[in-house]
Amino acid sequence: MTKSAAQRRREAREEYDAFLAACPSRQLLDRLADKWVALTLSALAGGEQRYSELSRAIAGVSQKMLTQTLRNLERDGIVVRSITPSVPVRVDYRLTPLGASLLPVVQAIKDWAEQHMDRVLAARERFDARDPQRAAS
Amino acid sequence: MTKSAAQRRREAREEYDAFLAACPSRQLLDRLADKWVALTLSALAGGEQRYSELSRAIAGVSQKMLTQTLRNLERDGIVVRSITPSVPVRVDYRLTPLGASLLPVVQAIKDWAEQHMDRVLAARERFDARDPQRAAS
DNA sequence: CAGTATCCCTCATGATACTG
DNA sequence: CAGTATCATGAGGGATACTG
Repeated sequence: MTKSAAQRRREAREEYDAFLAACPSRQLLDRLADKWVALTLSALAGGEQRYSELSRAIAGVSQKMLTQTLRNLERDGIVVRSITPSVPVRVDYRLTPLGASLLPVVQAIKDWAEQHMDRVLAARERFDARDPQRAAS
Repeated sequence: MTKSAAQRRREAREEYDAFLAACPSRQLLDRLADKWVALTLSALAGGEQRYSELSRAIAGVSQKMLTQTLRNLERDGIVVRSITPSVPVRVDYRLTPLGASLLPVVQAIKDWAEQHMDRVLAARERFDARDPQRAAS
């Protein structure tokens, strides 16, 4: 008898715990909770994209960070890289099913930031006015 | 005539765009897409927690990072700090309504990492076996 | 207890230059 | 076009010591 998806999920939830410093999921959390990951996956939401398209969509990302981010995501099974050996070469990236399951999660952070920016800015002003000393970055 | 919440949200979605390097939401995304933010808010999911309770719950966090994270979250209106002037002093943190709306979003990343750790580890092994050269961190 | 203040150093990131 | 390689910088983050 095979285990249900819900069963496996429950077990995994017990097996890994990001609250523990040494748990592998802590490192994975650190990799996924990243600005470039959120933007890269969001850019891939519409479907396959070329390297240059991603580079343009994600304003301000350096070649190094984009490549590094994509390489890590590829290694973790979240995106797939496909090469068309034309001249010049063409490289496309797309989400795997695993990546598709992660997309809504990281996109939600990006969306939350965009949608609540005003309230956060207002909160910062109140904080800085009330307590100028503790106001940091 | 006042605008509906949905209207305001739609406008905000157009007003801020984290794909743009100079947009304030890009910086906010950078602050929120953070390991310590995800763990701190997750720890506050159960309700008000003392500083020392948070410190214990989030294994491996330094005083500096915990304090810094809490201060930024407080400034952004995501958590509230309340002091009980006893001896010794007691400080509690809890989510604001704004923070409560962010909680599921960041908790989802932590949960995803815990629940898909096995698949990610398997993907890494496949990648490293297939292509040892490109295998990085 | 709940921080603040320093020192210090690694590593993440950006800029630049080069290549199949 | 889609990277790789190298260098340089500075901010992130840990360790330690001190305080109301």
